[in-house]
Amino acid sequence: MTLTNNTFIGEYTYSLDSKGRVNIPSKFRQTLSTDNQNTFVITRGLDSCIWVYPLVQWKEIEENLRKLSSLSSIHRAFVRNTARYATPSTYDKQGRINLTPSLINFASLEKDVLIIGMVNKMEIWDPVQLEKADKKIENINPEEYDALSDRIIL
Amino acid sequence: MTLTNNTFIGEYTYSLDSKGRVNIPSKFRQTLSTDNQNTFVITRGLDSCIWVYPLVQWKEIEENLRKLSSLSSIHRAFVRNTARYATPSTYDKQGRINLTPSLINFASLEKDVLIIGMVNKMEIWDPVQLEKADKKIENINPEEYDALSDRIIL
DNA sequence: TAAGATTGTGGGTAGTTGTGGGTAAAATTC
DNA sequence: GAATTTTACCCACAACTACCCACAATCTTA
Repeated sequence: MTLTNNTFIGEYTYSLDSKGRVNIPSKFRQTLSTDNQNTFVITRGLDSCIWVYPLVQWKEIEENLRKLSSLSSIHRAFVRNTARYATPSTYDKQGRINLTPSLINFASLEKDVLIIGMVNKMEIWDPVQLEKADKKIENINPEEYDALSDRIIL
Repeated sequence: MTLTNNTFIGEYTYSLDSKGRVNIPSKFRQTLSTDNQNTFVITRGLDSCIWVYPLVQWKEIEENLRKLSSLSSIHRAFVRNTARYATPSTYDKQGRINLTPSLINFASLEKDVLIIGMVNKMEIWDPVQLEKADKKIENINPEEYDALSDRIIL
């Protein structure tokens, strides 16, 4: 049995080099379907991390953005804020993608980075930032968490 | 599946030169289909920025305008305001288009400009104007914005 | 355990990209 | 129709990027 395509789970440690490159875990690359053309789309996450979508996944988002009319100012703002920070990035022969200085800065990345599989996308974190985010969640009212249990069976 | 043609995402900084020229990001030029004949149509945006459509995309808009009846005064006004400020602009060997003084003035462009991919078109902004626009959106009732997030899964 | 394959990281180089300015053709003005 | 301004096209160069190769560390397999 093979795993579903374009699906990412697990956590990996990598290093960001002086040129702004990070390795994509080889396991993640292997799960990619060929129609991704070795390309991801990287963008700002809603937490202080970088979101990395396989191209195919991103295109779905794009299609939905296309349907929004620019006559509505809310729609314009939404498209702008979603598209603005996104960049396509093809990985090289060694399996690395380029991060932009702007995104590196946004996620406060230093040398060591964590790559986390988020099923349909991955996240790139600075270890310190992730720990902070984890702590915040601990303080959350557990009711919200419980609400999820209705929707997901573990 | 290949990369979608005539699709623009990301944010880039360029400079407007003394002759009123701005570079179009090379990534954007590469995504253009040949039937655009290296030509864009530039016009006033609904925010204080310049909208830049690939020729093919603009033609679609024209087709839609054609369908609006001139019996309705709203329609007449809409067609007039849309057509009025539009100018075709072909980029040179270095990938630059000419902006008209009128549009430069409308968008309050100085030396540094931001080019933002808006999926089906791009926007050219003065950094200060964009920041103002961003602030306005923050103050908006977030309900409408959230409603969009439900329709588009990131 | 040893040999081979795969994976992660560093760096060099050729080609591309962004920006300024020059010149000749075209348009405009007087 | 000549003079002046404007526009389109070309060249040059510095900065940057994509691509390639190298090698060490790790994992796989016989």
